Amino acid sequence: MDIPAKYDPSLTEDKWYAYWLEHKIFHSEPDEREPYSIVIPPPNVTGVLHMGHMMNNTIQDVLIRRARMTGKNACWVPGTDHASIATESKVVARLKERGIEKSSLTREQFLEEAWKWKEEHGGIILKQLRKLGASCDWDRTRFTMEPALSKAVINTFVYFYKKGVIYRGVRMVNWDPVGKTAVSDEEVIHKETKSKLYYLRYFISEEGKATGKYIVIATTRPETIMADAAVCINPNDERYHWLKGKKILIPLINREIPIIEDDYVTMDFGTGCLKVTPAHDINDYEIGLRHKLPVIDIINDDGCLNEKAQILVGQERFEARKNIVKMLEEAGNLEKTEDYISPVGHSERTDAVIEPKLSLQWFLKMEDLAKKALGSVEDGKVKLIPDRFTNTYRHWMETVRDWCISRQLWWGQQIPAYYTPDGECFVASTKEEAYKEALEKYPDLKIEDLTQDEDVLDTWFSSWLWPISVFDPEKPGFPDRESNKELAYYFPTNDLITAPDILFFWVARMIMAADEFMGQEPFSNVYLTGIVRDKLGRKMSKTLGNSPDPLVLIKQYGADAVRIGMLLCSSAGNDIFYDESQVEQGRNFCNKIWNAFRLIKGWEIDENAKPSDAASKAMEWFASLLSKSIETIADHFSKFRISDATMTIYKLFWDEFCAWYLEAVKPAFGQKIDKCTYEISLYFFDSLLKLLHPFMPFITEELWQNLSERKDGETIMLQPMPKAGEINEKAIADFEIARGCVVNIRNIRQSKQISPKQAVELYVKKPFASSAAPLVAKLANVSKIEECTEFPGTTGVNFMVGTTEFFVPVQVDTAAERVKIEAEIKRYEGFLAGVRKKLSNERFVSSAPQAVVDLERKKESDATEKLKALNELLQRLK
RNA sequence: GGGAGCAUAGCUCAGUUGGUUUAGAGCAUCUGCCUUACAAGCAGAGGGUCAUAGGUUCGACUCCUAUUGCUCCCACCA
Repeated sequence: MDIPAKYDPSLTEDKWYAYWLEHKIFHSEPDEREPYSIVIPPPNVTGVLHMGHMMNNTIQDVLIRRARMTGKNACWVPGTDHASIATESKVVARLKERGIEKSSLTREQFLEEAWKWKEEHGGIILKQLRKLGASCDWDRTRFTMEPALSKAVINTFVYFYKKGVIYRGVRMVNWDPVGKTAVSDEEVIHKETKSKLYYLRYFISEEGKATGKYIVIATTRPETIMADAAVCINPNDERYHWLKGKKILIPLINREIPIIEDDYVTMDFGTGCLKVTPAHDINDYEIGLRHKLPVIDIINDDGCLNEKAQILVGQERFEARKNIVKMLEEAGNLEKTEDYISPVGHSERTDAVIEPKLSLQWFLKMEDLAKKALGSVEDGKVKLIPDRFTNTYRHWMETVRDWCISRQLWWGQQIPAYYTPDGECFVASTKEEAYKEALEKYPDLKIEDLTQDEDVLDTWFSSWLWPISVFDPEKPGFPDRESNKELAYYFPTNDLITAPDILFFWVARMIMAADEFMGQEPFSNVYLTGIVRDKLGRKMSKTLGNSPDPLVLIKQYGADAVRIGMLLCSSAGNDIFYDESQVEQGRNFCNKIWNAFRLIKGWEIDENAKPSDAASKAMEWFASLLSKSIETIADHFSKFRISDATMTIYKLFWDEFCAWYLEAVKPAFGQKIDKCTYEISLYFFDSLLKLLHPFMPFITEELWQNLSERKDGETIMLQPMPKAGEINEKAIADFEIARGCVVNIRNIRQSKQISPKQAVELYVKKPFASSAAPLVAKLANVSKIEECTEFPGTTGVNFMVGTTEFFVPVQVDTAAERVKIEAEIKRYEGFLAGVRKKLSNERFVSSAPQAVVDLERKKESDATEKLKALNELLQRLK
């Protein structure tokens, strides 16, 4: 045999992936079989593979490969997301490196640059997925900004607009001054930030002149005082009653503003006086609306102060804050400062401090959509796994606000709203259609007079159509099951595997879109993976530099090892603490499989020999254990307990198949193996490979191909998953007894001492006389075993190794044993009383399901028997 | 501030409507072994008052109450 003792993934992985591609194994199209489809959560087109993707896509691949092997028509749609903000900011940064400002380019020039970037970097992440072994149907690769999908987005916008749920309005939005765009509420992350609370003196005005009297107002944002529109007090605050009707001067610029009263102000925070700055604070804006205050916007899109501020014009907001504090201090307006920790909103994409800003944006009304989407989850039509996310989901759906869908960017689907010169808006899928509509009202209008809205749509406004649009390039935005076979067959998809942080951004909205356009849920199960963290519990991120490069890992350990490493430690919804030792474990497992194969392949066959007793016993046992494990694995999968399923097969292969089965059947050194045992062993190995395949596709293909002669194009990927056969519980129980014995004998041989506990076990199990004896002899490497007939204390265990006879005297502390047994008897008596009480309860017997009652009956009889046995044992000890 | 969840071995987690296990697994640790498939291995071993305090029960890791600590979500008091 010249198979190396170490498995080398670099010799197999690329080879088999190319083989699968060549034979179009991933390809899917509708047929008579039951469909099983997954759409990939499209990664950012400019992204690179990180550990989160690895996790996520490994699970998807496991599910899709398993589905393929259980006879389903498996379809995994890959693709990428155009990711407006993320991509645009990358392109802007790259231009800047070349000394080009975005503002110096036209929209067309910029988009050209962006597409160039996309062509260069767009495919990287998908290529990386192949390294992982992802069995996506690459022919179906989609991009959220490709023509058909963009068209779907535009049509969807027009659809909702005509329906009256899209509107345009001036609202306070979350402004990202770095990305220079509005972001949705969900894209704002609040972080506890150290800041200062500045106590400022505002002097009372009389006919526009400052008097000596002043009030003190606390603020964290002194740079916005120039935008103040009023000072607000609580109407019930007696301290400030004297202020009513008075006017106040804004420090430094001495503009006069009124005192107003509003319940919003809490009396015991700060000084009880609140400066109202409608343009720069969401709450102030609402107070402003109630009191009809003017809105003075002093901050530009880039976060710098403008002329309306009168002072510090052109300065960036944080710089302005520093400077104005100095000025206030010099002017005698600063009373004191206090350290203060407050939550400050940051942009998810650029990490810039969010500026609340008034602007004209497009919104989608969410109320009705959210209600239905909540229903889908509450009715169980969409199951969240783990289901504790249902609570958070509900909460979000009940408090959802209208969705700001416009973004002040260029990379994305431009909003199909067209304006006439006097500002009237026509919404239609194309400029021509909008023009046609506009002509009815403005017969003299020329098409050149129409200008399209500058903004693009939020990326999520395209990804919420993903599970529909990927199957429907024909009638984008107006899906039609009747005419579209693909959509009719693969939609709705089965499972969605994604991270919980986009449950609302994406998952909820996909449910809404699918309900609206398909009248159906887009998937039945949403498996939420955890966030991959490092050993210290930090989220893996590029900026922290704590994320290993998955491709380097794959190169070092092999894709199968990385997959196993991830799967073993990932239970749904729990964060994953990544540690390289997990991948090492995966690699070691690969090697174990490899060496088991080496052993089996190395056997020489004796055509005439019959299986030994030990081998027969082992085969009987393993056949049952295999069936049992197949059932267990199926059960784990049905509950999305992927890591349990992984562990089940891991232990089955390593702890049972290698450690016990192979040891039991393996011929002595230099001996041949009988044909029957050989073939059955081969069959077991083949079954195990198939069970392992979804988890570790490459090594299983390699070994399966080498297990017997295969034709070109054959692959383990398309083999039927082994089905559970009959389970012989007695064979399993017998083997367990033998195993217990072997362990005991090994212990005796190692220590020449036996503990009372072990002696009792040996005695009670009485295995040596049973049919398991040959097995025990084989596995314990013992040639003769004698039953120990007397209770320990007087005798010992007798066995032979080779020709040497061993006798191990056993001493048992009978008094201690008695105490133990008595305690156990007491426990059983209590237990039995409880069970009997339950069974005598009429209500329990009549209302509980039959299976539960039967279980109780079984418990009763089992316990009765056990009690009897224990009592007998106690008698013998006396 | 409101809501949800978690707390089990050094680490990561199981524990299936309270019982048949003296609370399990994997990894890590320790002790022996280079035994002809595998040292990326084999054979063993140690390690937990199941966060704390009460309660219900014949019996609680499991149910109830309170406390402590952590996580997440929502809201944001200037």
